[in-house]
Amino acid sequence: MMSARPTMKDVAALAGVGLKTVSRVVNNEGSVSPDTAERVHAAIAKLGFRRNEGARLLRQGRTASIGLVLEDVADPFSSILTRAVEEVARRHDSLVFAGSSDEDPVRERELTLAFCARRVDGLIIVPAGDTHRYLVPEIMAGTPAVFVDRPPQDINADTVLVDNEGGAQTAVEHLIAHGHRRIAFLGDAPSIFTATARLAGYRAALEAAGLPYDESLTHLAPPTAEAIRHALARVLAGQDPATALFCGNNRVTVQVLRELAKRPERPALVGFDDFELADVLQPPITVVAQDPAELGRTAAELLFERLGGDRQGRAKTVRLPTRLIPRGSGELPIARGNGT
Amino acid sequence: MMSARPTMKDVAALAGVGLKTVSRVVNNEGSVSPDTAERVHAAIAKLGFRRNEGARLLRQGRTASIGLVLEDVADPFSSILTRAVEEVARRHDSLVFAGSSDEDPVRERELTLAFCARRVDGLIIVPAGDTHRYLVPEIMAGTPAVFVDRPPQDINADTVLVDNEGGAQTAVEHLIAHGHRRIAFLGDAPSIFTATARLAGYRAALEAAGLPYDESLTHLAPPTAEAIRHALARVLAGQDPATALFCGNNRVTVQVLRELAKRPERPALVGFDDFELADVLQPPITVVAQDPAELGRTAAELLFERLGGDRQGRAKTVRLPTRLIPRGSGELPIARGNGT
DNA sequence: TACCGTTCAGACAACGTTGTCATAGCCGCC
DNA sequence: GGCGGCTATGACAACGTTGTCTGAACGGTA
Repeated sequence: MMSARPTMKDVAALAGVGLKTVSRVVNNEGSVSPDTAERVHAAIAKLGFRRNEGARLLRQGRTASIGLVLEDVADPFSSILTRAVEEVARRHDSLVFAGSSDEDPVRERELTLAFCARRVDGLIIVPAGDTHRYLVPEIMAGTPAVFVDRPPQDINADTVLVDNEGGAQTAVEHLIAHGHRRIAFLGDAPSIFTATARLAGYRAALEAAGLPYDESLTHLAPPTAEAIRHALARVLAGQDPATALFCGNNRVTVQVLRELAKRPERPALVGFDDFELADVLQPPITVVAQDPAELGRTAAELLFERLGGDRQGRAKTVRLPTRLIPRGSGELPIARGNGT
Repeated sequence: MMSARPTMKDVAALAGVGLKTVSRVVNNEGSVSPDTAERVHAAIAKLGFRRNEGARLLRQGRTASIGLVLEDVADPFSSILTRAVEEVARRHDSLVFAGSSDEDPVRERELTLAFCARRVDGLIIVPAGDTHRYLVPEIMAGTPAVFVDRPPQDINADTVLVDNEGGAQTAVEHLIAHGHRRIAFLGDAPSIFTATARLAGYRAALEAAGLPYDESLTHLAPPTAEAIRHALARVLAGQDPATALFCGNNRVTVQVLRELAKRPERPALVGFDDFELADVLQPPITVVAQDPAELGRTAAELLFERLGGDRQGRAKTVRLPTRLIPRGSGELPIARGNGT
């Protein structure tokens, strides 16, 4: 029994009614007599008919789906964000296409345009690229885009950001308040917007406390095990080593903890981004938490607002706050005689 | 400039050619003279034309997309699996619709049927429901499904599982080899396939070692903080407390570690599922690792194999191995005088 | 010149749905 | 009885593509 998928035509034939009547029943349009509707329902059930959304949406000009371009679907930050977007989309009867750019501008562009070719109703993008001019025709054509976590380049669009400077500043101030004067900043690659924004917050905190900015205490690079090992060796060694570390994101923090486990020093540490098990480690890790779910939710709501209402209004930028969660690692005093 | 989206017709008009010629150029069908093609390309570029995949796919009967139903997109297990699926899909020029069932059969069904209504080419499902008969018409209609991590109920379909029994048995044997005789099993809700499969492995290991199965040392329930707290209090107390714990999954392990941090006992511990930072904890956590990426990859490849070839062949079941990673927590000897 | 094959191009139907319009039947009212 | 208005229904075009078919123009060959 290799039955092909039944269409409305098949249903109509079986029920002995016109095609349009089936459509009316399926869409609950009313103005169908009860017993006709009954016959149609029976035929639908018998054939296992399910309306072809593709055809419907072609006719209607919208697809009830949105595209989500992330750095890496598997990353906790991204997956929590995805979940929140999905939630909002569901409330609007939309599905979500998600894809990973891997921080590669070319891939970001490909993915985004693939979504546009599928005529998604809108886009949510965690941008990796250095230009988004390629989106101009799409936006003009009526596919709004909302940027998350990082601002778009070269174009104007709704954006949801985190207060990176403020959060970083809070983190560093916290360390300063616990007596630290030599605080290292270990961040991600400087090409990443949040990395440099957090560096700025770090510097602002130092400056506000009258502490010098020592470039030898900063490290901005992709957080590979090796890069972090070298960076740690550098900032924890020498005449006047760092007594505290500020880690620029999740993945940096994790690598740092991994390396730190192999070393004798126990510097104070504050990380940007919360992560699972931060509370279980010894000592528990103090973090400046952002709320990826809130980021996703806000972005999705902004998008559906655009879709529902004025599509040409001025672009909005929302900046979400961060929250310091003291757990222990950031409250460690200066440890003397730790090093070699 | 509120330009609507250009269609092939617009391109054809601008280039002064027929509609079909544009189609030919876009699809690289050949048999278009070079300078006509040139004119068409120019028109395409000028208008910013992008082919409407929805229309194309309606015509062709396939959608170049697959549906992925997970427990929770935000869970690391799911997100790593998603990523692997995405990777394979990309190689087949497909996009991935992903959605979370939240372990709710109704939601699983809704989501799956929503994907079917979109006429995804195939489905990959981490099932939550207790029956999948609702899928029969869809599969008959030519939408193959592959089940992951748990087998389907009531129907026959390709399935990718992990060797849960074997993995659990290995974990418990490892604890036994380190001298433990009182080993507790803390698992997820018994309605979850993997939970009972792992319980079976736990029992098999006990039996093989000639140890009695003591029901008071097992706990199967959703791993809320409270449930785990109570369970731990129970198995670690009394005359003959557990000296070792076997945790049935990731989330159980994490909750257990969280509770354990508040208690004096330091039982040996092996977890099913690896997780980030397991190596950084004190002591580092011994686990039986499964490979979610491999699960996803295998499932996706199975699906595309079906899509490409014989859609009616016998359902295959693949069972992936697990790997014991000793890190410390599973090698702890029996600790005496720990408890109250 | 007549014929054939090849190359390029367009007209037209089809995919499965929905929007627009027309029509048939019926009721009630002047 | 004629008319307006209502309800239930279906015919038909349209959404934006692609597959099929047909035809025009051209070159080569007998």
